[in-house]
Amino acid sequence: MMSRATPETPSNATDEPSESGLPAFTTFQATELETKPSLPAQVTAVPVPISPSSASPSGGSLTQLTQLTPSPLTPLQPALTALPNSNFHTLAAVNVQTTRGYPIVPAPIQARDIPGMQQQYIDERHIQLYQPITTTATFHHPQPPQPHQGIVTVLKNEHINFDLKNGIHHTSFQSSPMMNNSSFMDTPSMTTPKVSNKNGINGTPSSQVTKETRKKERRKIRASSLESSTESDTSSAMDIDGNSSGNPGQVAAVSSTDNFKSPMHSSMDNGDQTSTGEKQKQKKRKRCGECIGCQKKDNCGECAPCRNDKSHQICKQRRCEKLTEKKVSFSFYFPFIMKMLILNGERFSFF
DNA sequence: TGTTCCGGTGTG
DNA sequence: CACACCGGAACA
Ligand SMILES: [Zn+2]
Ligand SMILES: [Zn+2]
Repeated sequence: MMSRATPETPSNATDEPSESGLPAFTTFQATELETKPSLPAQVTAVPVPISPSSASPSGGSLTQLTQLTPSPLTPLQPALTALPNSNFHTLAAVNVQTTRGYPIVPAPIQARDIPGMQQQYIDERHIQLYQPITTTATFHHPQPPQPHQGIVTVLKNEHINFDLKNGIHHTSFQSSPMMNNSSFMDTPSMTTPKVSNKNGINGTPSSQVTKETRKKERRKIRASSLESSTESDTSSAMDIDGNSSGNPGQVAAVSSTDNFKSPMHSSMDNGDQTSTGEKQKQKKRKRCGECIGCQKKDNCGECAPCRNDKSHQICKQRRCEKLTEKKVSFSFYFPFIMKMLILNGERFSFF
């Protein structure tokens, strides 16, 4: 039982991220973005993906929020990399009010989930994408001629795709059934079996077996469908090369936040770190490396996961707090966005 | 190959 | 609804 639990991890698993990761944070926190002529939106974009208002120069207030990370990203624009730290919530709130023009995204959420979200944001630093997507421009100045244009300003289509996709898809089966958008999941196969199972048949072992089998099959099916739909999926920016793991197996406790590069960049301007063919899309979040759980090096040996050697779960005590947070993604904002759109419906002709 | 993230499911 | 658990899959 403990064989697996063995704390060997200490060395690599829970390496101190402080060294590699912390500095970066500190650095950018201090940094303040001032209104960028060309990319004002970006700054704001991070915390509030949808704020078109970013354009509003009025905001001395928002400015503070934005922090940039010049690290790996192309030095092109400092503004490009804005990291939402714990601070950003403030900004969000301020923003909305100040920018009264487009109170796009409600800040409340952010404030709460800041920790968890920060990853998300970073991960989905479509930031760049967001802006364009946001069609901020569109909001301000309706450009009837080419609706498409406004939206597609994005650097990469892919990204946009996922974003939307994710949002919708998550929304659809996770939280709100608001729209009937998702067609991909509706396969009858899954719905039907579920019901039947519950209802009944519980008795003969054979039936049970069958049941399980079906279960598994269902899962598989679902998984496959998800995959296909997700395919390009997260364009998380986490970077892998940074982790220093000595132990095979255990996941290095490196925060995704530490060194991330925008996926776009990697694919666009450089091919160095990863071979061209290989994308560094990450499907799994990484441990933050800073929380209590991450800093524990040994398995407690008493929790369920520790006891159950079949378990694929990490020791409860070592569980990263950040990972505990639900992934927040575009989907989260989707409803809000929709609302906004509706509210501002007049301006959107494409709807 | 081991570790464990993560989505789905089961249960109270 | 929240939590516990299972097990597939990502990642090293
Ligand atoms: Zn444990
Ligand atoms: Zn952690």
